[in-house]
Amino acid sequence: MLSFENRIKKKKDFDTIFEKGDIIRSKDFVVNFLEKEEAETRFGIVVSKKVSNKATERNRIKRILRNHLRVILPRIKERFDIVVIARESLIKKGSKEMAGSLEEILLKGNLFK
RNA sequence: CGAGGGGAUUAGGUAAUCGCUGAGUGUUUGUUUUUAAGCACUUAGAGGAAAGUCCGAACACUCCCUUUCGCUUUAAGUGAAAGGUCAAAAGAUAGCGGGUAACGCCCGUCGUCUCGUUUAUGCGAGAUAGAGGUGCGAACAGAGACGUUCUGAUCCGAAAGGUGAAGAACACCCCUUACGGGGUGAGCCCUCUGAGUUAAUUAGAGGGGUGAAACGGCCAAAUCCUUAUUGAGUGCAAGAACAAAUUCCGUUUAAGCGGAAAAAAAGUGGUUCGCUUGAUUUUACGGAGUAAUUCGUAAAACAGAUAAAUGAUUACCGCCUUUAUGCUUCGGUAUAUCGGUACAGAAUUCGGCUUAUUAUCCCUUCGGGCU
RNA sequence: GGCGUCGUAGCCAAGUAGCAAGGCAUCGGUCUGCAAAACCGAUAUACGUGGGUGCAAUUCCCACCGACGCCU
Repeated sequence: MLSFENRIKKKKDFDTIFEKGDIIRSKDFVVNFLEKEEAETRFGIVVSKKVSNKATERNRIKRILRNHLRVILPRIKERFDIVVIARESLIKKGSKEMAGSLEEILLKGNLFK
């Protein structure tokens, strides 16, 4: 779990990121991100019912992604809000595959230091 | 051995590292204090279905009605509190009795059903209150066609009869060429007695009318309806409190600042409460009851998030399974190895129902094999 | 989380206790030099799934499955 300051919580924040931020896509993820003034990097995770109808499966994906983001966090550039949206292909993947795919897309977005 | 149904219990374990949410203690910083934020330590942290949201209740608000009290005023209106006896509206439920906070749930009990037999896990108010409906096409009489007749089609037969949910009141006997007529019984209704919980119902006895088109079968789970019972609706995103924004006022060129006038505006973003210990659950002993259930005593247990905690990684063990090898009393067993280890995630809280599903045991039905 | 609505052929869509309309699409024909349009004709595993009531269910009742909407 990410600590308190590193989460995006308000619907408003999500909306502004979707509206003004940049977007990158891969097979497994869609990532929206936006540069801002506060120093803390913040993450939001979205797993919709399109991915799976079962709450357990959606929660599993969210927990694994949270854990990987927590590990990656120190290497990410500061002053960014990042929203990670899961796509349907993730449902079949294990934890390690997800981690690889996640690193790949963040690299593509040039978000590492 | 295989498949199905019912019941009971169970829902993998240990260690290490990195994290999350709640509670408690300590400490640091800010603050007059309350307290807020950070850090450290301790401790707690999903289910039998948490699911579907199909019923029921608690709780909250709204409406209706009743009673009491107050105000204006004598005709009513209005406010508050308590309650759901009565009324309206809208549904819901349905053999009978019991359990429960309540239920459409549970227990007991009665009746009853499929080609036949046996049965429950299935079914259950009223068709003798009434309207209405009741099978391709056409027609006559008729109050009325599901029924009669005709015709074609996808009924058989000369008829009796069969078939069919229903063929026009069931069975037997007598008279008659036939139409038809008579008798006895069953069925239906009423009364009494025994059994049963003063029950549903059932056994027996007695009596009554009924021989029919002015009639009869089926349908209330197609529809209206009748009887009995039950106030209705919305749901914790209910609802309550505090309150940036905004509106208004003052000052001011404006920005901005201050205020809500003695008291008293509004309520969006948001914060707090509601919120988790309660008709609670489990165990033991004793009492009541056929049982569901219930009473008493003792002990133990119990998550509270809000873009939403209960996780990730690694190692080992357990269980199931594939393959190989060794041993074997041929039932198995040991080692290595591939794979698997279900269904599924609290969101106001409980009681049910339904559906999904792992392992073990017990009972039972059906099918096959052997003795 | 709570509440509600709807599933009929490849698509749209009516209907209701008694043989399930219609349109688009598809196929064939007429017309044309060829097409389009128009006209004529034809085809089908169509009532989401499973139980129940009933002589008979797409329709009534119950349970599942799927799609969509509202409350912030």
